[in-house]
Amino acid sequence: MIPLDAFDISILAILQADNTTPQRDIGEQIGLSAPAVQRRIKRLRETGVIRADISVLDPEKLGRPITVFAEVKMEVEKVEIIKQAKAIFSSTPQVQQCYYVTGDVDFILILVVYSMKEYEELTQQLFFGNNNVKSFKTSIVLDIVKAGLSIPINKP
Amino acid sequence: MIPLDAFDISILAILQADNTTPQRDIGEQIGLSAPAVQRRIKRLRETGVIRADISVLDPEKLGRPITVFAEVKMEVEKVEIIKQAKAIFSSTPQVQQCYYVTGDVDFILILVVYSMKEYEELTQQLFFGNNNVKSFKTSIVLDIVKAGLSIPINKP
DNA sequence: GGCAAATTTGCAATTTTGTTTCGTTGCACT
DNA sequence: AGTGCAACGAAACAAAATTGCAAATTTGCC
Repeated sequence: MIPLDAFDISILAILQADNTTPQRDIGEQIGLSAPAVQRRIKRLRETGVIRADISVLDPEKLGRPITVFAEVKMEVEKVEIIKQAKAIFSSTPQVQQCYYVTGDVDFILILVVYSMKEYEELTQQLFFGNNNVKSFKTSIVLDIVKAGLSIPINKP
Repeated sequence: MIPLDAFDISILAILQADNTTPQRDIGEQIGLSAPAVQRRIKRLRETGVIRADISVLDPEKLGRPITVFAEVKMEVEKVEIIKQAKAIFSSTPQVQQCYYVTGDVDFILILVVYSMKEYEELTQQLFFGNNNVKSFKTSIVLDIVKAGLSIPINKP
């Protein structure tokens, strides 16, 4: 477990909202010098607390892709089967998100495709083409009301 | 609709994987000068194609928050009711993602909480406390197999 | 096809930002 | 008190982003 003090928490809160914020500005906001901030950010990256730095794109502006939500049930819940499924889902670019969950389904996926044809091919490849998949159910996303990866940072 | 040429597409692909990539490197990769890249990025931001630039944090390293998946069904699908629900979900920090979908449920949510107590309070506030919510079902996420916001960029 | 207007580019100079160095301070442990 | 460690800030430095400008490319229109 990496120890995080109040400064780290503040830095993380700022960066997960906008990682183009200059280190000087961050320093000013939290009361630290730019180098101190820089060293902390470096450590946060090295230790994996900051996992990635990315631009978030607007799907609407990129050819209006279709977001699809899928629930998947596996035939058997053998470790090896699950592991294999995870690997397949992870490596598929159209799979934007994949969660392994409790309850009556095993996986929850968020898919992004550009056409129904691509959607069909994808379901064929991921679900029908996989004997370990017992059943699946999909829903079309009508509206992405909110989509982020922000983690609430003020623990109660 | 904002016209995007091959250069823009390449730039977006790079930035959505790593937005700390120096503009000079981007230019080298795609065959453009740094200023040209910079001007394009600026325009992409201004036009909203790039919606945000963020650091992605590792939940595991931040006090092991619990990710919860929730399906919500509304009493009636009146526009006003839906609109209101969207507003509530959007403004709740623990709601990391919210999708309005077709099918037998109306909303799909991904929640992030730090304790079962917080989870209980949240369901009370969001679901039990809202008369327009007919029913809801939640699952605990055992493993975040893949979580990103990347949009596949090579259109078929 | 050819021409003019508008865009977009690359280069060079400037500014801003990020990084390294170095000396100092606070603190736990002997 | 003395030592070692960790983190800090100020200043110097390196790297990257941004701007101004002239040349080149593209676009729209005869």
